[in-house]
Amino acid sequence: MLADSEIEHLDNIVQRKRVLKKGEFLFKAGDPFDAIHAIRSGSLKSYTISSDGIEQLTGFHLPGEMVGLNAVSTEAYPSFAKALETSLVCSIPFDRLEALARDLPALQSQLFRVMSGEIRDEQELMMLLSKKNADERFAAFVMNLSARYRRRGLSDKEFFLSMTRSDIGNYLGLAVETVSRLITRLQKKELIEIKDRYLCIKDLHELSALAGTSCHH
Amino acid sequence: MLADSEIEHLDNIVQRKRVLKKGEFLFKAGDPFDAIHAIRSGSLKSYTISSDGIEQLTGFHLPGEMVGLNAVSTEAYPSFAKALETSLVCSIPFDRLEALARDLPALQSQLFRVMSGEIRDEQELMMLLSKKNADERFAAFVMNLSARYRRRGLSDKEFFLSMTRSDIGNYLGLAVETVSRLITRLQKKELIEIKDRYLCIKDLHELSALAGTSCHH
DNA sequence: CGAATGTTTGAGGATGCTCAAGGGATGTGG
DNA sequence: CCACATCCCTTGAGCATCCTCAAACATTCG
Repeated sequence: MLADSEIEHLDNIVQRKRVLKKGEFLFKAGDPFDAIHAIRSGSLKSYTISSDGIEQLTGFHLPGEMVGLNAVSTEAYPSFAKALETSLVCSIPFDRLEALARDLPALQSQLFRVMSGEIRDEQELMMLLSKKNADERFAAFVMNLSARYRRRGLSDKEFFLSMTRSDIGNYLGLAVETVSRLITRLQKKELIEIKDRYLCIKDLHELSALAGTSCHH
Repeated sequence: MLADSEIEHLDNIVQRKRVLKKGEFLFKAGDPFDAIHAIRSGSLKSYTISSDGIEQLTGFHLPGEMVGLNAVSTEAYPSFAKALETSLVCSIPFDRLEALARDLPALQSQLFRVMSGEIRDEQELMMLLSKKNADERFAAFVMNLSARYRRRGLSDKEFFLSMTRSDIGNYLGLAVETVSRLITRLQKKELIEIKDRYLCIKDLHELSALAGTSCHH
């Protein structure tokens, strides 16, 4: 945690708050890397474009989270970041953040921790992708969102899915049709309820069990 | 890159060089996190144990690479690190590294870059797992090792696979049998040649094309 | 209101897993 | 040094999961 005086320093270097409308880019792959970004409200997706021109989703970003940490060692952003809905974003020039981190041990420490945490989260996702079947993946995806909303003090049982079914499928390595069928099935089992894009978790315990690593049968 | 004087500082805080024999642990999940580690020679694997007791591989570590970066924000290591062969490892107490980074801007910067790079590498792996079929995964795996050896000035066309087929399958989300069949097939196509665990890339160009993101047919 | 985009459902098929078995390599204790 | 156990690798046959293709409906937006 940062002290008030430190947060004040941070506020000073926040370049600007920017509003992105749905579909607008925070940055594109190839844009020169200059800043990392904190989501204040709304949500974004990160993706790359493969050599055959297909969108490859790498992550969703919710309020309170950072975008651009994967670009620190590069000249240019390696991915696109696009708003899934109207979103408010704060950008922080990285060179200034780095300089400030030298003077504020707590900030340096915090940055290391945030980056380390991102590494860990991705390892978890990798296991999800390499070990779990479709149902488990989707359950884990929902539980992951739930936990992230809870961490920010928002409801962990009811929230809005700002991404399309197609985005979810792309992210989880599943076909859109499979995602749609999963949702139907989990609703029939009364684990969740989805009306349009509002998701309500009916049985958090059961869903968590499904998401938890389990054997293949 | 660090200046000589900076490297000297670093050398001073390297706790010790440790030799690990095949099968020995560098650390176990749950061990208190105190240091990150640099591989001097040999190789290690990282893995977690899922709730049902199954080993879940998260990465391989080659000479010149760092282990433990995913633990910076935690009290304890979240994974196991086990030597795949006799290996030499340098451990660096993290609190001292952090302190030193405050005084050596280049070191701080380097740490940010290494961590950011790890985030990026994992995103690439995620895409591999969610988008590619078995052949593409294995080709990408071999190309990845090849590039990492090249970066360290070692041969990128011939190297030793210190991990078992089972480890590879676990890592790539494939059954051992599938890995074995893949190897047989790629040898018949004369893209690679494997004698025991010595791998020789016969057609780097073709293998690279196979590894590169391509459509599902 | 039409066009584009997103969602759902069905039918058939391919990829990769499971199960099964055999051979080879490595290591340990007698 | 051999016998035995264990681990690793390979190959085959059958099958399940999830993808592809196809079509219809819903929703959003200009």
